[in-house]
Amino acid sequence: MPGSPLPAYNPRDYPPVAVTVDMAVFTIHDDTLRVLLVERGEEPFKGAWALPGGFVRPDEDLNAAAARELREETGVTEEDAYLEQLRSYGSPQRDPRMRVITVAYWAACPNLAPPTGGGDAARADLVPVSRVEDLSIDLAFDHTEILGDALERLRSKMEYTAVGARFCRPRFTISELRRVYEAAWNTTLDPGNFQRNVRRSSSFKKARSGDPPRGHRVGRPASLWSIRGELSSPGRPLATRRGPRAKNRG
Amino acid sequence: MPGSPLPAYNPRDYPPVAVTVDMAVFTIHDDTLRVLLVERGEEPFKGAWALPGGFVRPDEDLNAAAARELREETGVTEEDAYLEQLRSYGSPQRDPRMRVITVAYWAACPNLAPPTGGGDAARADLVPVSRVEDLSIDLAFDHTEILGDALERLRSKMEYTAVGARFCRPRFTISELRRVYEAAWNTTLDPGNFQRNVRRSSSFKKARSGDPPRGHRVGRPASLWSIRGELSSPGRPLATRRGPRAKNRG
DNA sequence: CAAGGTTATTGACAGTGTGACAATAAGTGT
DNA sequence: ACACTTATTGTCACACTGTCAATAACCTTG
Repeated sequence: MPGSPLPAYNPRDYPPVAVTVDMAVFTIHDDTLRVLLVERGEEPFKGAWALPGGFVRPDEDLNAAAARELREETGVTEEDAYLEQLRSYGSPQRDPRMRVITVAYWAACPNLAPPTGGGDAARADLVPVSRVEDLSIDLAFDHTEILGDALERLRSKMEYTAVGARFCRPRFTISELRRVYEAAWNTTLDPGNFQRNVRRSSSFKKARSGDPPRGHRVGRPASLWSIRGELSSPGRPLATRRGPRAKNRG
Repeated sequence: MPGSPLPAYNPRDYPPVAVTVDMAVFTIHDDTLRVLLVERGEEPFKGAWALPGGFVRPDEDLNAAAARELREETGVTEEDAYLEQLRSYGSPQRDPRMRVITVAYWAACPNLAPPTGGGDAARADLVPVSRVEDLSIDLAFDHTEILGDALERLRSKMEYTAVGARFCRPRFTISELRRVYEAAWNTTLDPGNFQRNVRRSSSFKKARSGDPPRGHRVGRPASLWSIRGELSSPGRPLATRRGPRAKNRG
């Protein structure tokens, strides 16, 4: 670092601006891709659904702020979820109170439990993303746009990385993983082909043994798999994107 | 908009933070992928190379700030270049003077002219990205990381969109486009295959006529092409990524 | 003008990946 | 043992890719 004196900025020289993080926390529940939304308790947009978020603290890294928000809102730690910055939104009018620039993040959480609506202050819920995509629900601020971008990134990333597995527990069956992909695009995938793609991908490895998958106890037991190393590209897509509702095959 | 009074934020309640945009402006010059860098004129990092950038103005959209910086630094307007937000960087120590959160953008410019080192205040230059990638040049602040991320995004986007054509003039030959891709990965592509991929892609269309390409006047004249519509995915990659320096084929 | 050189464009072909779908395996419940 | 369900493995036609050859169209030179 050079030794000359630093010409310190005078913060008063620059207009006040607040920096926040907003989170699109995704999970699969009831075979449906859902996002965590909170109900706003005050103006503006009082009563409307919004992405959870909060201010970035003075000495806090952006990623740390996002991880903290994730933990505060869901109890999920950074290790248990996949967390990635999306991009920033800073339209001058996006918050009527003052200039707020928000850094959006998205997260993939394994089977998040629906928030118990119990006597808590803020109401929160896991809402199917389709309800926002078809505009049945209108989010506060520019959060509809943010969520749309987050969904686009999530789906794109699911195509060419193993991130879909972060919706599952550490050990998962190929069918569980397939159901994640089916939920993400609301479609149906061929079990045989999906199996082949996972087996050929270098991003997954068969687990030594492990607990048998619980739940359905019908049909041939499936073997367990896990992610190999970090989320690198599996070479070719696990599943090519398909049209919306092709759940019916001849 | 709800009618209740807004609980106005008190800017003094939140720590001072500055928001800037930093730009990775790419272009192809001498068949080499280059990035525009400026020499810092003051501390910190005085004398070091840095990405051009500046403060976001009070009532300025982030994209507008990036477009303004691009214009100020290169004279190129938003229409002539491809401009996209990358992500934000906000480590608390990234600028020793105060908390600065920067929103990084990257741009693809058609044959940008090398800045004339003439008596201008700040020195600027089009530096081959390889010089930064191989760490021959160390950038100020966290700009090496930003540029690395921008390069990753640029190359990734070039694989599955027609963004590479934004390095060319509006009408271009397939060879010109191929040379862009060859420069981006410092590799060699088979002309026949590349031709086939472009012709099959729905992202390009043959131009009616147009000026014959200037420059080399040797060999069979090439037909001119242009981008069809916006930059959507061309279906399959124009060129799959290859190893660094495979320029020699038996 | 014909020959030779250079780039553009089109074809031919083998190898590989993909989607559709059939067949087999290995459990559960009756 | 039989019926049913899910997992896993195979088959096969077809599309896509990379390699490499052939042709086209222009420029320069003798």
